[in-house]
Amino acid sequence: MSRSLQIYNTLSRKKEIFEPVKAPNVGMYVCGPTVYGDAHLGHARPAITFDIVFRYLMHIDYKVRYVRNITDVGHLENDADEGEDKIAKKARLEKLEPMEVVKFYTDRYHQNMDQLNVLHPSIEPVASGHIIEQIELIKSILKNGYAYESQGSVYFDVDKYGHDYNYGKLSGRKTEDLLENTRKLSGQDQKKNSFDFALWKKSDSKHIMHWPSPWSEGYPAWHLECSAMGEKYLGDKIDIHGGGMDLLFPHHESEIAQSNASRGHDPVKYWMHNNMITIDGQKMGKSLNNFITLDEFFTGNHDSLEKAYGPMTIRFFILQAHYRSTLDFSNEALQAAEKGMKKLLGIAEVIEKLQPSANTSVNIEVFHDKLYDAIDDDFNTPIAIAHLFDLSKIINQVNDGKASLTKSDIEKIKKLYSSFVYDILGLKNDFIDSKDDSLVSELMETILTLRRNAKDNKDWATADKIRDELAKLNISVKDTKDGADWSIN
RNA sequence: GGUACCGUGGCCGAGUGGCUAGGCGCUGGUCUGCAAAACCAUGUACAGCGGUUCGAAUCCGCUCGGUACCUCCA
Repeated sequence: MSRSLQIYNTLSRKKEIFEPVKAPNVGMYVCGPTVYGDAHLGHARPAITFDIVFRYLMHIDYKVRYVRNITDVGHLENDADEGEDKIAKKARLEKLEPMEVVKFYTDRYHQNMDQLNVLHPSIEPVASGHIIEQIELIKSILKNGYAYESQGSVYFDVDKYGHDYNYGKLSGRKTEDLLENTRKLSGQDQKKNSFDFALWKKSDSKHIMHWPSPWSEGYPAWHLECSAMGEKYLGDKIDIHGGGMDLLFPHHESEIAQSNASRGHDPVKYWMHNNMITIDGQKMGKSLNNFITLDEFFTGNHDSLEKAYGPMTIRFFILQAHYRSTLDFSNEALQAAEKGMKKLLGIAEVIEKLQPSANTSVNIEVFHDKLYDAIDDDFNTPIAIAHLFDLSKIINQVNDGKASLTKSDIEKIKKLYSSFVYDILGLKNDFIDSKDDSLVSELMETILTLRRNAKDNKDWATADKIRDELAKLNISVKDTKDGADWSIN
């Protein structure tokens, strides 16, 4: 396949042709969740965005190693908590062992990701399992003179680094500006400059999770784990590093600095950042306390939700916007997405029923290129979905006898549809599963036969009664020329 | 304050110089016992003002409005 995939690289702020460092192998690292609470809609976005990247790279025959970490060390909370880490705090609040909290939320995160049909990464390293690697990384940064020890903690010397490298190249920041915009944070007095960031923090008595190190009994600081684990599993030049835009600065900027300070070169070729999900125009996030968890969406159990929205509705909703745009949540938008998704997925059944003709009356060849071009253009899933709707229209027309397709063209469409809808976009029909239940199917057949009889006798009251009662059970009955069809909503 | 980004028809959301994005909704029609689905038809939208250009939603400037990051965050 000689297509050319273009990826928007945050580093250059433009689209670049994707060329892996060592084709056909591709290394991809994505910042995963800190497991101290249920995953919310915001977590679904990077997971799904990079799931598409993962799926597509594999689809075009790259050998992909996808690493997505779990942050379980916890990191400093905001000012009010004075150094207590998130997971320790949660553990104290819930009277649990820290690792119990980690396990609980990791499992729940996995469950949510499975529901969203997000493929498992190749490796899912945990920060607490890589303390040694992180300590080694600090040692090498210290050895190269880009860090200093202060009262048992180790800080990155941004000023020193800035003389040899460009701190701010990813986020477009200048160290001079950073100096002027300092906020008062605890531990500032230990640092040479306010913009220096911690590599290792000495733990205080309140801190539950800590490990021995050459400098103190303490814990690794938050930018370090991604550098250490990324390098361990993907080498010192990673093809794609992804994450939310909110991680751009300081997290990813600091990762670049750490790699340069230890290895002398940038760690990543293509930086990709997904945009935020907003609610009422504002970012949905933990700190704003305006988030809705994925479980709440799936159950509808939240004041802002008019109804439950299934995992595929959430997935489709996210894919209908480009990953670099903000996406605004609303019930109206979700319900529109749900209808659109059902329509698109329902087409699979129509394709199966198509009757081949001797000739083809519509141009279907263009769809192959249009669909691949859309994804090749920085993973433009909304455009791909628009083309799939166009394709659906043709399929319906053929089904209605208003257009025709040959047997081989039907096969081509089936393959194209399956590649894009199932393999690349990762959608699946999760609302007709119970149709596979043979007992249900036979019961439905019996009921619909009774209704058929009523209709033959022009007993519309009984026929409508059956349809209405089934509707109450969320089963919709549609009369077609080949008899009644049913589906579960 | 610094640095980015955004403002598209009723809603969501693509598009970045000339060619109908798409979805949902609304309205009318075909079909149907009635519905539903499907199909057909239907919206001269691009925050405002000025400029560049044969031509701008798309480039430039200003104004207004909004967001994100600068502190844990997806």
